[in-house]
Amino acid sequence: GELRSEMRRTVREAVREAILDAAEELFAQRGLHGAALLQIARRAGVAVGTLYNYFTDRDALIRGLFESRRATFRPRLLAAIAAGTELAFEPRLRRFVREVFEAFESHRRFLKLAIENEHAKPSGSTTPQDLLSGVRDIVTAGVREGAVPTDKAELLPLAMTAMIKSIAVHRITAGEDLVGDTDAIVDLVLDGARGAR
Amino acid sequence: GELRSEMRRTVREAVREAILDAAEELFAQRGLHGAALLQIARRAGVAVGTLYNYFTDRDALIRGLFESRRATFRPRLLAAIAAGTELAFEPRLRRFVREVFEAFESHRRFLKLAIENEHAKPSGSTTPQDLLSGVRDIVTAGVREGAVPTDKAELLPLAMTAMIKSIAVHRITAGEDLVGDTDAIVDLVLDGARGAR
Amino acid sequence: GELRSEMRRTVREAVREAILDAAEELFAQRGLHGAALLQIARRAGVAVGTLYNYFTDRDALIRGLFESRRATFRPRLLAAIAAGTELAFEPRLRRFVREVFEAFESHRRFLKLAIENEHAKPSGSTTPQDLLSGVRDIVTAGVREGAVPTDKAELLPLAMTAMIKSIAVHRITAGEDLVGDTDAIVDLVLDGARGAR
Amino acid sequence: GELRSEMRRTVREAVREAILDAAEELFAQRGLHGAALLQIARRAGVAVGTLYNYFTDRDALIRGLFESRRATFRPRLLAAIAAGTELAFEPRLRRFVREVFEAFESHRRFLKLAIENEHAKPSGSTTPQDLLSGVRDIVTAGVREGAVPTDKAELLPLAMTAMIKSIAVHRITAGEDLVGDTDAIVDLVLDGARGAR
DNA sequence: TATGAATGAGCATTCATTCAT
DNA sequence: GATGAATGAATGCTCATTCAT
Repeated sequence: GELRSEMRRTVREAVREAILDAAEELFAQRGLHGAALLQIARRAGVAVGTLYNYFTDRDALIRGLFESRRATFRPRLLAAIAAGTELAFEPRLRRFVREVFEAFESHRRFLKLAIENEHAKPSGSTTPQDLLSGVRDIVTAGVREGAVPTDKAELLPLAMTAMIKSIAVHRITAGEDLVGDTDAIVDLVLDGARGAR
Repeated sequence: GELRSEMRRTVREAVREAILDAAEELFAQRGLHGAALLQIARRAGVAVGTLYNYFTDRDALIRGLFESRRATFRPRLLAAIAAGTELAFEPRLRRFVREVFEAFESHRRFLKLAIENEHAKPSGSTTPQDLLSGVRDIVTAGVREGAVPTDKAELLPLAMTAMIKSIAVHRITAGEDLVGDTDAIVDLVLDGARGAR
Repeated sequence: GELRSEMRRTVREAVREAILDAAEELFAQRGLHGAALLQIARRAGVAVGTLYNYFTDRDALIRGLFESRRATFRPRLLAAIAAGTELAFEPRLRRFVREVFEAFESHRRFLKLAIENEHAKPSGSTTPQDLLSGVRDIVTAGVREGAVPTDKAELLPLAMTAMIKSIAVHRITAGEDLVGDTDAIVDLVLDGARGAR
Repeated sequence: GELRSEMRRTVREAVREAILDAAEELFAQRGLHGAALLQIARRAGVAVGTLYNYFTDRDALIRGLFESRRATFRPRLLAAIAAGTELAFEPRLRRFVREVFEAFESHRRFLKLAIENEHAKPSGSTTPQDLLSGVRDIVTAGVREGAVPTDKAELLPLAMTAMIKSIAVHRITAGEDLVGDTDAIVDLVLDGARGAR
C-alpha cells in the first residue's frame, strides 16, 4: 500500500545517498578520474550493477553528486543574498560571507572537490558559479548604493570569489575552521591591505 | 669528437622540447588525464617508445613539463622580487604584479594548465607556489616597512595569489590581455573595494 | 472451486501468451541475442521476475516461443500432408505448398525469425524441420508413384524446402504476399527452368 | 631498408591472418555473438590488445573476416561467370555451379558461417549476395537466349541460390563432398523433379 | 637511439538471474 | 504469484609500458 511504497522510496533514497557519499569520498581521495566505480560501489556497500540502477553511467554519477550537493547549498546561498537586501553594503557583505562559510562547514569535503574540479565540469551550473553570482548581486547593489566605484564592479566579484574559494580550500586542507576568516576577508576586500583592521 | 657530442646534445634538447610542447598542447586540450601518450608522441613527431627515452613514465613527463616551464618562470619571478628590494611596498608590488603578468603572457596556455591542475600535482614545487612565495616575500617586507598590518600577513598573500590566478585564467580563457589588469588588482589589494581608484 | 481454478489457468495462459508475443516481437526486431529480458518483460507488461515464473531461464523462453508457434503449425502441416494422400503427386504437392504458405501468412514475423535462426536452435525439432519432413513424405509418395525418379529423392526435399524458405523470407521482408508464389514454385520444381509454365 | 619493411609487412599479414583464422573458428563454434574477443585472441596466440592493432573493434573484426574471405571468392566467382559467356545456358550453368562448389571446398568452415549469418550482416555486400548476383547474370543470359521463360526470371535465381546454399551447408555439416552434387542440382533446376536425370 | 607492435592489467558497462517483500 | 532492486560474472575496449629489431 502507501506505507509500503513510501518505505521503498525511503530505502531507495538512502542507497542513493550512500552511493553519493562513497563517490564523494573516493573522488576526494583519488580525483574525479582516479576513482573506479568498483571501489565506489564497495565503499557504498553495494554491487557495481546497483550503481547503474541509480545513475545511467559514470558521468551521470558525477553530475548527480554535484547536483545533489548543490541542491543543499543553493537555497542557503539564495537565502543569504535575499536576507540582506535591506542592509547596507558592508553588513550585507559580511553577513553573506559568514553564511557562506557556515554553509561550507557542513560539506567541507565536497567543497574542496567542487572548487578543485571547477574547470572539469562545464555542464550546467555549479556551486562555485552560484557563489560568484551571489557575490555579483551584492556588488551590484553596492555600486548602486555608491559604496563601490563603478570601475571595480567587473573584477571585484571575480577577485573576491577567488579569495573565498582559495582560503576555504586552504583551511579545509589544513583541517581548520572557516568561519573565523570572515572578518579578515571582508576587511581586506573593503579596505585593502593598507587599511587598519 | 666534442662537436659531434654537442650536436647530439642539441638534437636531444630539441626532441625533448618538441615532446613537451606536444604534451602541453594536448594536456591543455583534453586535460591531464585525457591525453594519451600515443597522441602526444604523434603530435611531437616521434614514436611512443621515444617518449620513454626522455621520461621514465607518464608521470615523469607531466613532472618534466611542469618543471621545464617552471624553470623559465622562476628566474623571472626571482628577478622581479630582487629588483624591487629598494622600492617601497606599493611600487614594489605594482612592479611585481606587472612583471608576473608579462611573464604569464608568453606562456598563457601552460599557465591555465598549471593553475587548473595545481591540486593534482602534490609532488615538488610548482609555479603557483612560486608565485605565492614571491607575494609572501613582498608582503613580509611590507609588514616590516609598516605598510601592511601584521594581522593581515597570513591571509593577504593567499588572497592576492588567488586573485592573480583567477583573473589570469579568466583573461586567458577569454583570449584577453593580462597586463592591463595590473593596476586594478593592485589598487584593489591596497585600498579595497571602497577606496577610490 | 473449479471455476476459480479454471480462471486462474486462463489468466496464466494469457500472461504466457503476452510474454511470448513480446519475445517474438523483440527477437524479430533485435535478433535472438539482441533483445534483453527486461525489454521483453516491459513490452509484455510484466516484471522481469514474472518471466521466471513461466520459463526457467532465457533459453527456455526461446524454446518456449519456438515450441508454442510450432504447436500451431505442425497440426496444419500434418493435416496438409494427410489431406492429400489420395491425390496424385502433382496436385498433392501443389495443395501442400499452398497450405503451407497460407499457414505462413498468419505468422509471418515468427517465420522469418524461425528460418533465419534455424541453425542457432539445435535443441529439438523446429518448424523448418517439420516442413522438410512434410516435403519428404510427399516426395517419397511421388517416388512410389513413379512421378519422381529415385535418384532425385535425396536432394529434392532439401532443395525444395530451401526454395520455400528462401522465397518466404524474401516476400516477408518485402511485405509481399506469399501464396501467390505457389504455382511458380511448384512449376519450377516439377518441370525445371526450361519447362514452359 | 626495403627488405626490413617488407618483412614487417609479411609478419603483419601473418598475424592478421592468424587472428582471422581464430575468429573464423570460434565464430563457427559459438556463433557470431557467442565468441569472446579474449578467446579469439588466445586461440590466435596474441593478446587482446593486439586484436585492436588490427581491427578497430569487434564489429570491424567480423567485417574484416567476411571481407577477407569474400576477397578470395569473388574473383573466382567473377571468373566463373566471365569464363562461360560464350557457352550456351546449360553448359554455362553447369560449369558455374561446379566452379562455385570447387571454390566452396577450400573454405568450408567459412561458408557455413557466411550462409548461416547472412541475415545478420546487412552492411555491404556478402558472398551469398555475390552468388545470387552471379546466378542472376547467367539466368538473364538464359532468358535472352530463349532457354528460360521470362516469367521464371524473377524467382529462379532466388530459388537456385537457396538450393546451392542449403545443400552446401548440408554437406559441409555432414563432412561430405560438395562438388558431387553439381549435376544433380543443375538437372533439377533445368528439368525439374519429373525430368529423367 | 628510434621505432611501433605486442602486451595485459584495469575499467565501464550490460544483463541474466535471484530473492526479499 | 508478481514485483523490481540487487547482484556480479562476463565482455569490449583503452592505454601505459615493454622490447625486439
